[in-house]
Amino acid sequence: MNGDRDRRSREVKRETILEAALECFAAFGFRGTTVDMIAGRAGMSKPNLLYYFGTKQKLHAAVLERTLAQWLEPLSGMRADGEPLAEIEAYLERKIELSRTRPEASRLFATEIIQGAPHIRGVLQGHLRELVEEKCAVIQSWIDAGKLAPVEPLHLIFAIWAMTQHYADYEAQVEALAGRNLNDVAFAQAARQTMRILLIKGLEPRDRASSD
Amino acid sequence: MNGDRDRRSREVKRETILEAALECFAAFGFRGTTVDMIAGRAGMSKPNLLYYFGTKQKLHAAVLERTLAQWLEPLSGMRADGEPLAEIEAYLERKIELSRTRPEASRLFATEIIQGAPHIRGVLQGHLRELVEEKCAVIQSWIDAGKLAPVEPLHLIFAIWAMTQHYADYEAQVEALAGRNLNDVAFAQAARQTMRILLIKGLEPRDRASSD
Amino acid sequence: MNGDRDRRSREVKRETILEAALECFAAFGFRGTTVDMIAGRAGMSKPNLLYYFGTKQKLHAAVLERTLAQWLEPLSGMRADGEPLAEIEAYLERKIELSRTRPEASRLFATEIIQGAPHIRGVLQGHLRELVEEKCAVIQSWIDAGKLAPVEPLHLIFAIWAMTQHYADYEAQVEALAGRNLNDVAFAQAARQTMRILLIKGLEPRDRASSD
Amino acid sequence: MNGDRDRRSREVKRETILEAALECFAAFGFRGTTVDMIAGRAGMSKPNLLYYFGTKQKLHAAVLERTLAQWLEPLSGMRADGEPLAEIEAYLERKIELSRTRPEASRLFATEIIQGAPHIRGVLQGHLRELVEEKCAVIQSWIDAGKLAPVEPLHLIFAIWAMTQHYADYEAQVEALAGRNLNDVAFAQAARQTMRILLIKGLEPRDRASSD
DNA sequence: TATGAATGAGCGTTCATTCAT
DNA sequence: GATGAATGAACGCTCATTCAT
Repeated sequence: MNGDRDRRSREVKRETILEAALECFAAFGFRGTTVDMIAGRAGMSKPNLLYYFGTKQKLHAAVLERTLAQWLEPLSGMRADGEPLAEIEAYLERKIELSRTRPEASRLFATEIIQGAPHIRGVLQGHLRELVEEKCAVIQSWIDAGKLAPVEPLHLIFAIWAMTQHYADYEAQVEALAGRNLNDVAFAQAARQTMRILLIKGLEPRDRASSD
Repeated sequence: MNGDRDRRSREVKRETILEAALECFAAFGFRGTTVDMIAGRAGMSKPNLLYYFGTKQKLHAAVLERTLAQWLEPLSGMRADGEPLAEIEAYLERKIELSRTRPEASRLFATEIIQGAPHIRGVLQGHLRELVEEKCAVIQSWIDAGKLAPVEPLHLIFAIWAMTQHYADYEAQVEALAGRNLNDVAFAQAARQTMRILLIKGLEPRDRASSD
Repeated sequence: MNGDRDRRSREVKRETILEAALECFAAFGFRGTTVDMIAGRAGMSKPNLLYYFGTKQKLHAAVLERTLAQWLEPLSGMRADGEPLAEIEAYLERKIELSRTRPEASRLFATEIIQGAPHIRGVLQGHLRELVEEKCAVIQSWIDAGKLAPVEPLHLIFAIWAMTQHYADYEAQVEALAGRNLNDVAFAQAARQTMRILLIKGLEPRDRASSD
Repeated sequence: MNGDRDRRSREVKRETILEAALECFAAFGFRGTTVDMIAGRAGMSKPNLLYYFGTKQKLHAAVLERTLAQWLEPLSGMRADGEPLAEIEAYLERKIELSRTRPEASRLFATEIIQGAPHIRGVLQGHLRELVEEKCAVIQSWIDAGKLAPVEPLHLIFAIWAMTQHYADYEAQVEALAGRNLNDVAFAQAARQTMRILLIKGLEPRDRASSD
């Protein structure tokens, strides 16, 4: 019983730290973040935090790893047997939603990749690459079947990533230029609608437009 | 003559420093960059570098200011009296080209904005906002004239920024996934082509499609 | 119990630092003193010292504040209802004693004031000035009552300060010229005797001299 | 002719530097003064200044040496064959005048001596000590002749130094407390008068007072 | 002589990490 | 587990001094 409580308390504490660390690393990068900053946000002392994760490096690695799963999920969900445009639209929706609810996750990877991806190169060249290649094949099959305009699948994925993550990564600029918050419903709706038009209309196969 | 040589040498040195600083600030942000790092890259000692720019802050400001002009140029060039889709395509080309030739410029602002834009908030809310509002009005007039699909101009601009800057900001990821360099001609051509389809096809007005 | 020991140890350490800092600031002033110097004298590392006082500035302020009380005490003790010459003599004694036992305190303020009093200007124009004005009024009342020679009270105070503090501030010179240490009893006695003659005999009212 | 002009110009420049250096060293001490500070005040570049004096240390030594002569002059002028009280009063006047016209000289030595006189220990134990011993003998002879109250000559000299130099060394405090500038004529007059009363009245031999 | 340019040493301060309790 | 205390290694910056011209 006691062991259970201890184990659970330990896990809760680790979660608290990871969440605080994510916010800091996403906002200030690895070097720009101090352990004190995270400890303060997590409501504990610096040595205590390090007791749980050993070093700042290891904490950073843990944050990256933990966030990675959330990160890959939307793409994993794209099904080969679905209706192409509907699948893409659904993927777009999932990415938009993730950018809205977990912008720090997006910023965390943005920061990491801008710096040359020193900590996740392996993932990029391994797991992610496999996943992306798999989905590119799916998209290519859709194109070959005449159900999508003939774009390069990899660049299509990049475009979806770029447009959706932009609202998370460039949040400060978006809000400065729009004069509103990303959670403003009308604003978010306009963003979603614009992305949908570009993607769905842009991807419609020519003959389908005339055949409709 | 001598004075000339001195002045030129001074200017060359300042350029060297600014270029080295751009690369560092782009990758690691203000806090993550050390003066030593820049000095090493520029091939000089730390105090010597500070002899030219006074403080790290001032150097950072100089880099931002210098890069800002390049940064705004492509959008500034969009003409209200041009043919809408051609103007947008030309703008897209300029952005793509800039991302390829000056990816650090893109990353510099990416890093800065991800961190909350602490040093350029003024620019975002001032000069940039005015420019963007002006161009949004232009795009809106095109839409109102039935020459573009009814998207929200601001979000259209975001989409163009996002897609083009993605290749600069996420270069490490793009290369890891594509297995090629951004300067690979075929690769760049496929990227350009995909963006063009999404944008141009996505923006074509419905009636035009039928009237063609 | 443990908390008590900790608290005491912390206080002891702060005292050690303050004492070391007093000696350094007294000799070299704020700019002339390095944190390393103080840390070395206090037997600890530079960051550890700053752990207790935050910054050099704050440490300096703490030293000044702590010393100020000792500094003002002798003058504060001069009573309006006492016998004038006896009060002045007693004040003289207190100042002499302080100069002998806490010469660094005197030197601390000497250094600070010589440099233009940048850190204690407020005290000089506030608390100290009030105290001095109050005591000047007392002395003036004694003069008006014919109990002291008609000197300017403010300058009388300056004279007492000057003569007594001289032995602390110019200690190196005094010892070089006298060939003895300030704690040499006969030497200190001669100093005291000379100051007493100048002050007490110099301040005796004329009529009292003739009435004797 | 040209050589003459050069030599003179060189001398003028050295004087300019020495004067600027005196002001700085007096105000901020050796460590608190920067070569840039002096160069700026002297209207020349840092390397040029060092061309004339080699190092900051040597410049400091030169300033001390140059100022020493002015410094000893007043005491040197006290004549054994004069009327005792008149000689002392004249000495007092010379010291007062010097403190008023060259307060930096006083502060320069004050700073040096407070720090333990590291640069002028030799002078204190040599030339100055001889001079002081000579004058102490003169004062003692006056006392032995019954022409002065029986004070200790060395301490009398200290008292005179202390009172007069106080107005130079503690100028910032004096002005803060008096609310006036040292050059205010009435204020200077009151200072002088108070010092005269303490010294002259304090030193008058007892029997003289009754014989008057 | 005179000065821009350059630098090693050092300064006050921060920070990730370790130690002791 | 948890935390005050401690520190070596850096960091941004200053400064006396030197170099090149």
